Amino acid sequence: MPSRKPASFTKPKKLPNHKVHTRLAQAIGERILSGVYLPGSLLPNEAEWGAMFGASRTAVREAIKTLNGKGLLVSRTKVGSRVEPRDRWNLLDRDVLAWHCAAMDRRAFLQSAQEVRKLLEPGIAELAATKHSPGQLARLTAALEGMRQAKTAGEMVEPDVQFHLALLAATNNELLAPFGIIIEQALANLFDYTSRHNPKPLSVIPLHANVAAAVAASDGAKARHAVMILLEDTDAIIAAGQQPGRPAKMALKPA
Amino acid sequence: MPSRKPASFTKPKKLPNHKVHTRLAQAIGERILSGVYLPGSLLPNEAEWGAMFGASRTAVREAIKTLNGKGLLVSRTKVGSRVEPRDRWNLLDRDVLAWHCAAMDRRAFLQSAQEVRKLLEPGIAELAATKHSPGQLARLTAALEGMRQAKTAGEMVEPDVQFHLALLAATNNELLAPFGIIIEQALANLFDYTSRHNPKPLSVIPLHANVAAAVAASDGAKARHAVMILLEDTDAIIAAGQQPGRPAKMALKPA
DNA sequence: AACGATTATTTGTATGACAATTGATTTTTA
DNA sequence: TAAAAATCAATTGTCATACAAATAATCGTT
Repeated sequence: MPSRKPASFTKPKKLPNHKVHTRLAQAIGERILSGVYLPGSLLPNEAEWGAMFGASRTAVREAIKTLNGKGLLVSRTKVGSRVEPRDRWNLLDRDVLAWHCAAMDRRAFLQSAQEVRKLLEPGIAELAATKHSPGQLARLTAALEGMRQAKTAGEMVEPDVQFHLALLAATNNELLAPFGIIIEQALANLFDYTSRHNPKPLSVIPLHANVAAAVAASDGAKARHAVMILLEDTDAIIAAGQQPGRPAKMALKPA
Repeated sequence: MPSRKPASFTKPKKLPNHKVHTRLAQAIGERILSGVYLPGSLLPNEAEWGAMFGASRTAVREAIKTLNGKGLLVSRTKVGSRVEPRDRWNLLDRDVLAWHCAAMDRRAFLQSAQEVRKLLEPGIAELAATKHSPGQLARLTAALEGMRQAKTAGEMVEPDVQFHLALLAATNNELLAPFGIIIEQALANLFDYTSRHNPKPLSVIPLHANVAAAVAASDGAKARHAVMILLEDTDAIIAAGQQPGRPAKMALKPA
């Protein structure tokens, strides 16, 4: 019997993901997203993963089933587990997107994400303005209030995310919900980006307030426009981070 | 030996429903999507599922890990597996969306899907027009040719889907890729809808051709406009199906 | 009533055995 | 020789069992 040695991969003792199969799924998923195993290639077989990480085949199989569920892999008898083509990956899965962010350039991600946001969010705001139910305004205004009370830029991220998710929910179109995590990741990454230079961007609060007001007034066109301004502001923040020489003090144009 | 068919033909490639854990995942997933187990509620424990389906606990666990990966469930020791809130479900996962479609009214799905398409596709067409690489036009024109050569409405679905996926790919923004399955499902359902009344809608071919031409010419505004017309046409088809009294012969406006 | 120890229940992990599938190889046969 | 059939081998798929770990529920003591 081969002496089992302790797992050599990162053990996040803090995070509650102490379960072996979860750590395995994470480790394998990161390898796939970072390109260690390219689409179309075969992964090591279950026994090999087990030996690599000092885990039983049972745990390995459960990890693989998880990744299976995320569209990263397909397993076939006798042949093994093969990495699926990228367009079958569930990129909008929380874990997959997180692994993806970790493996790709942050700026590139932010730019892709902004591109998607600019496609979607103006239309979302318009839908929200015309289709929201009365109760859904509360969440919007609560988020806005949360942003106002934030004392640091870090504290503002959470209510900011909530604001945009509330907008999404107010469309009453559940097919839109999956795009929420792009917003979450984009804002979280954006905070990482800006917080080094820009302690607390007060300018975004009135911009959000404009959106909320337009939605509350059920004015679709105005809501769309207000969101577009908001996104342009975000673009400016990203662009400012682009040149590290500059102090990144752009876009202080309170409404 | 019982008479075995030679089967020298292309064998019908039966897909995985013979694996126990896959069937289990499907069965449980359908129950969740159809509301048998509501978000927040507890599922039967692993032993009970096993008894219900005559499967081992191992297989049940693998099925649950699959659903876990799709965001439908979280499992905790001693408490069991709990259904996640809907906004954490990976609705853009192929399986989840399929289960969802099966459990919801088709018209409602089509309308939600069209709403999303109208948000995204005009912008996608514009991006495709401005950002495509030369090689990506080939896929677009190939799909268009496939539509032309289709002899029935059924044969047209596949190239139609390919056309829109090619557009998506031409944006060179991988965060948009997950959206593709909404197109797939929407067009497949739409075909089911229209094929009963409308044998072959020739009208859509020139509309698609307009889009392809605008993209090839790198004319973003024109591409956006052409797609909007295409989507309005689709809307009309759906609306026509809405009144079963009418013969559904709308929208025959060849360009 | 508060609090700590105990218990019971459920998921998590490990192990070993065997079945099923199928790519690769070898043998048979036309 | 070439095609078809039989065989082999590697890998995932399934099962049964045992035990570990976590924790909700219970009980007992103060």
